[in-house]
Amino acid sequence: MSINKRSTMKQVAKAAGVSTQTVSRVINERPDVAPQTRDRIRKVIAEIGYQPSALARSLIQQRSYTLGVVTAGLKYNGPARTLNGITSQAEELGYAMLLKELPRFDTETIEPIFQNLLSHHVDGIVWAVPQVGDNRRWVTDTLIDLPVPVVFITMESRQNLPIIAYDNFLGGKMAVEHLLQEGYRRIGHISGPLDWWESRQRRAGWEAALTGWGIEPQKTDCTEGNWSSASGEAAFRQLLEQSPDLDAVFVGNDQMALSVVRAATLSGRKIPAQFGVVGFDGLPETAYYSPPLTTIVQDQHQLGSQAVVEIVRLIQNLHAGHPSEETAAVLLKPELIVRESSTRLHPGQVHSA
Amino acid sequence: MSINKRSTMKQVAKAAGVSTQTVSRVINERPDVAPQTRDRIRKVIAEIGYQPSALARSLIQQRSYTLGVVTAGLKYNGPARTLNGITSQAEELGYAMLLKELPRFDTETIEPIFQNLLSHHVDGIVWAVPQVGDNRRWVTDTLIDLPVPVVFITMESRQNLPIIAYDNFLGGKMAVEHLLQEGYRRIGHISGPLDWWESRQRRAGWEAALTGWGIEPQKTDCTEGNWSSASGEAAFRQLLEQSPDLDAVFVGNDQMALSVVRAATLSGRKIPAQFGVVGFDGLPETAYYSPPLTTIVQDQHQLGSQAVVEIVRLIQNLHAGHPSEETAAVLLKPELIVRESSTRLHPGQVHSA
DNA sequence: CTGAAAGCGCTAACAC
DNA sequence: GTGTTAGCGCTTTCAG
Repeated sequence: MSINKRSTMKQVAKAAGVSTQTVSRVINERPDVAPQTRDRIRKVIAEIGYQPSALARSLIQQRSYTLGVVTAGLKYNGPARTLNGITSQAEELGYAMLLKELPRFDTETIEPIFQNLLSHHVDGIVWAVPQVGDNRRWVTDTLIDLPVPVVFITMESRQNLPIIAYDNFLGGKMAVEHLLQEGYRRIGHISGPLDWWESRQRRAGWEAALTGWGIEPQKTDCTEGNWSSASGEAAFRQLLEQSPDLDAVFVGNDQMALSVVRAATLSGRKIPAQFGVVGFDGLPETAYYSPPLTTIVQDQHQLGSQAVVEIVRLIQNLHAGHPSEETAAVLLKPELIVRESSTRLHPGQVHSA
Repeated sequence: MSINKRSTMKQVAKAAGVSTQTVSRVINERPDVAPQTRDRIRKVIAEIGYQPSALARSLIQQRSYTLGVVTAGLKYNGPARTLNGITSQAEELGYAMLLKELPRFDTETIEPIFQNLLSHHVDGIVWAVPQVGDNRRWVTDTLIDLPVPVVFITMESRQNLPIIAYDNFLGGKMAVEHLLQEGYRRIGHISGPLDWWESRQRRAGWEAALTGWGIEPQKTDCTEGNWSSASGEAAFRQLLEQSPDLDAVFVGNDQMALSVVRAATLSGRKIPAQFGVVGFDGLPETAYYSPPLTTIVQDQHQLGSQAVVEIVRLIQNLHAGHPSEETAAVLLKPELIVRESSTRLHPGQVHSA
């Protein structure tokens, strides 16, 4: 069977000697068609390889079964995994996906993006762009009366807005408390770029953990990277200059943590005996660093698939005429994976990847 | 200005006191509209925030300015970068993107995928799924008379099929020749899964380089991984068992190479003095391994953007009624980045990332 | 310069 | 059970 030329319902109807309406009924599995008519039509459909036009259908039904998905930074691991979760869940639930990638994280003029997606009659939008700088300012203004629901991934929770995010504050706190339990006391932090909400949350977790143990977080114990390995090394150098007597560091992501481990080792510090390192993200490779890296895992795939489940729920509610109930933010809990880079006291407790 | 409800051309026409055709002319920038009529209509459009329906347009014009994109394995670095290149180039050229991700690399029943994309009236398809197992068998059968052009990323070249791929054979050859030049002589190989075309090509490059230097490649000098760090370690262990006296290894990708470097170091081998390692892919982190990893770089972003340029060219040719000329495969050349993990003789030659 | 009619491919609402 | 009519939102063709 070849796909050759796109054929129309009219052609099927003619070949089967019925009206298009009857073909439509067969396509939509309506019961009110005579069995033998149905069979005849089915045969014709199979023969000429007919496939109904999703476009025409969307137009008449005012429903496209298509999701608009907006992402940014696909070259980074996190956003890519999230998109992975989105695609598989969308597939699962029978939705097509119109994808738009923002060229920059801090794009603020997002109205054309919405317009574009809406012009394709998407039923709902998944906003999978991390909160950076002021790129959420529009939410309150523009978003209120969009004709379709929107679900946000990874942003600060707001009154009555559907949001799915990991609890970065908790993650940071867990990382630092673990280091404290392992006996490290002068614990620094290398943050991601501080215009990122996630970076600020992780840093706040670092501060909270220290404070909780009666240690005052020092300004000079924290420097800022830009997520890349290269920036991690630079930030570490700067950190050591400002605070040479640190005995551990909680690093904002695994990529930076990797270069920190290397730089610390090269500087003569023994890890974990003299110096502890904890990362953030849970990249699979972290199990194969020298030494293997303790890290905070967030399942970004899950983040994406949950967002799709949620948006589809909202779409269906809307379509069923339900009043849009209050929607609360969902905060997922990250997980601590303990490996060699931080286990000064309890090497026996090391978990495998 | 709010987006509120989707408004129609009819509403604009009514508000401006003209017919819908005139509004249509303004939208499409036709010259034959009186300037003052045009201004009036423009004002109304801006006021009510009207946006033409891409759907209705696609239907009547028989052209959607939408690309179908099929990918697989977004959780891996390579496919994600390629998609990144695709999205940015599609955006650039004014095309929307309908994304489908295959759940498995070796999906063979791809007809529903095509049908689905075609039902959305995509103008062309970018097939960004690596060639694995027999997942190209359908090409000759089904593909001949598709109603839209298709461009393939990363597959074996075929008569008259538009394909964009990196020259993996050349890459493998370059890696091994570099090791030979550095004085290593017993060079093993850890391949990716051998049902992947890319893996086989890289391995063939390894064989060709050795043969070219008058060395007979041994069967026991090659083991197989599955791209993951974990599998790299296992494959390396097995390799050493079979051939304990290897003095270097060319590893099929960087993820596996990372764990090989670690395992080799742990086994007491000094890198690069006693043992050389070269990877494949050019992950940015490789510059921060201990020691930094020599690798073969392929720009996967470029791969994606080139594919889009090509598919758009084909679409435009088709639409302009040009006969579809012969299309040849494009083989991009990978690049060798020399770092410490392989420079036994020429440490001075080390390039930075 | 502008509008009226027809129709892209399909389905909802009503006939018969 | 099945066909007819109308119309989703737009553009093309042809009058005027």
